[in-house]
Amino acid sequence: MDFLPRVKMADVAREAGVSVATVSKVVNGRYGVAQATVDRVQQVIDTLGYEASLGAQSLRSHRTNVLGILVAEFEPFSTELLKGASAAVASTGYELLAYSGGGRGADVGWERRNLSRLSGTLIDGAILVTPTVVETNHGVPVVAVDPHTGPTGMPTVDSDNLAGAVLATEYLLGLGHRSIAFLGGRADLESARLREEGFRRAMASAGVAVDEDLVRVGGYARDAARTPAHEILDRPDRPTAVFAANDLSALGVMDVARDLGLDVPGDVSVIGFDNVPESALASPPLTTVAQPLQEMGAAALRMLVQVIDGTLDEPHLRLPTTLVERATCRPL
Amino acid sequence: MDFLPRVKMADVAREAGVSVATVSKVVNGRYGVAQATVDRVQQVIDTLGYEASLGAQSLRSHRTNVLGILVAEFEPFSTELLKGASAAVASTGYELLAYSGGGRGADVGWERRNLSRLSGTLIDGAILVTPTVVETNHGVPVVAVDPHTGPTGMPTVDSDNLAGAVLATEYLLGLGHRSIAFLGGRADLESARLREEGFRRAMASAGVAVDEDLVRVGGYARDAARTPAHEILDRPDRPTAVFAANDLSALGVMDVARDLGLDVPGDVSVIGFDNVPESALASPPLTTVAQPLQEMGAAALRMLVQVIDGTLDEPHLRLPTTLVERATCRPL
DNA sequence: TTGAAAGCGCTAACAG
DNA sequence: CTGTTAGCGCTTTCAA
Repeated sequence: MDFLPRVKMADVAREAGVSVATVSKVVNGRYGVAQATVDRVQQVIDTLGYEASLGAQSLRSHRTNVLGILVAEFEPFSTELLKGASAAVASTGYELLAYSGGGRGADVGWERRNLSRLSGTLIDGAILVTPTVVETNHGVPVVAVDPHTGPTGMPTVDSDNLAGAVLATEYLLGLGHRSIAFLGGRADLESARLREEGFRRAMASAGVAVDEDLVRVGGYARDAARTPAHEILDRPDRPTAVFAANDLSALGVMDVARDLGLDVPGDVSVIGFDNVPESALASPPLTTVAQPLQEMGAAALRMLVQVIDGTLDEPHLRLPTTLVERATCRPL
Repeated sequence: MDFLPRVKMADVAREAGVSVATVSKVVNGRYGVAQATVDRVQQVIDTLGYEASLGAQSLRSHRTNVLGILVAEFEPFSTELLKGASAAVASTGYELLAYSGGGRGADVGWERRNLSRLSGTLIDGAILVTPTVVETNHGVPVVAVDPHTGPTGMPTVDSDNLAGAVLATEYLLGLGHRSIAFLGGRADLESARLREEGFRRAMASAGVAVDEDLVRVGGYARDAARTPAHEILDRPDRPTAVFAANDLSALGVMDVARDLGLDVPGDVSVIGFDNVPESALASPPLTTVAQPLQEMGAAALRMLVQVIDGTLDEPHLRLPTTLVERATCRPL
């Protein structure tokens, strides 16, 4: 199976009987080309179906009209942001390029690697989704969404993790729960830290002591949550509720509960965080704290355009979180 | 706000006291470089944080180890495929680049345009999501997912639209519905055609006549579905059920029903097609026919790798559809 | 109004 | 083992 070679500018030039320089001017709408020539070249472009190579074009011009959104992986969280960014890009005249480093996003610093590969050429700016390392100067306009280390010098958008965690905890408390486990994310993540802090604050406000044995680390991943979930649920003095610091680990908790023959919410209530679409698909549907993910993606895109235009005024945007009641929590 | 210039190969070369050619060899692991030199160059690369420019690299080498997935827009359907492709790419050593032409994907032939921009350079192959035009030779290895014109010369993956539509219709029939409206997609789309055919076949098998006045075109978009939905629902002899040819238009039907003060499923049952996550988030949650979207994305990616390796045996993959009962249909 | 020529950052012969 | 050289496809002075 072999392929037709790509139509390149030289092909158009030859066919139209002009130089590549002239074709380039026509393609880019530069002045100083006779109308007759423009028409003829355009005609050839259309029949041949020529389209400039993004690689070559950007290598030379350093302006591509393409915005990048760099993710570790395309999973529910990042794809929600992508939907929002995609909706917002429509009115800007930019195109969107989403890049994931082959699922090897686990390593710290993946965002710097991918950014280096694309910036300077290819993209005019980038949205970094949950970057692990914060460097203020990446050599290209950048805005970070939900950075692992919290807002810093670079423009960021995130949601109110602290208030959301308080919301979730107070909800459980209001339902009559007192023995509540907290399954956190990684300690080095700002969002994880804030969610745990919110949990502790709400508990303290209610005068309920936190059982440190019921505070575990789940790592934000469905599978990684299994072991700590087991430790929490497989014991005589099992808690009546679990607050998992993100939806994926909440789903992991539900997996373990099922394995243990425990009913959710009959035997144990579970609440998550994020409100990724998958949480609604779980059975029973997961009660959770929603981050407005699509809005966050759209906001990040708008901010990026402002950074590029040099018109960004407010470098940190924090969106509110809300409680979404579904079916995994019950009153005691 | 100004930015540090990108670190380029020449910087590494200067710092390490070698030529760029040597750096290139080190970066690409070519033989014929003294171990001491390799170490020294690598050291400089690490401290400077050098990463090859994808644009420049691919322009020259015509091999990038990057696979493209081209979509009209990042919406629920394409992002589900993206999740599947992302999961499948992890084991291949490739990286994934998703490209959307700035939301202007509405125009016919967007996929050719975007493909031309990326192929030849940048990507080694591409997955085309719901391409509008089918050309067998795109100048680069390609596999199409759910092409608008049905399987052709190029490798494709789709789902069994016909059987799925039969499933949905029989389900409604089994619930006792006889007056069933069909809100189709665009007539020029293969999937839309097959879904309508499935509807008609199932109706015929059951000996129920299709009321042609209740067969409308919804265009697969939530907003576009409103007008035809109105025409279907706002009439004295309103049907008892609506089969919308995709979830988004089913959601549009539900919007209109709500506006009309109609209860779903009390006054009218609704069933969709696709099972995008959004369907579960609707209230009430939408009963629909599921396409295994993530599997389709994963399968497309595996097929693409096979096309590149020249080991593709079966060029058309059709995955099964299944009924997902939720809360928008009730027995009569 | 047009084209020749230089060069973006990189790789791939080929010499040395 | 290392460096020189010649482009990849395009844009951009600058002359003609």
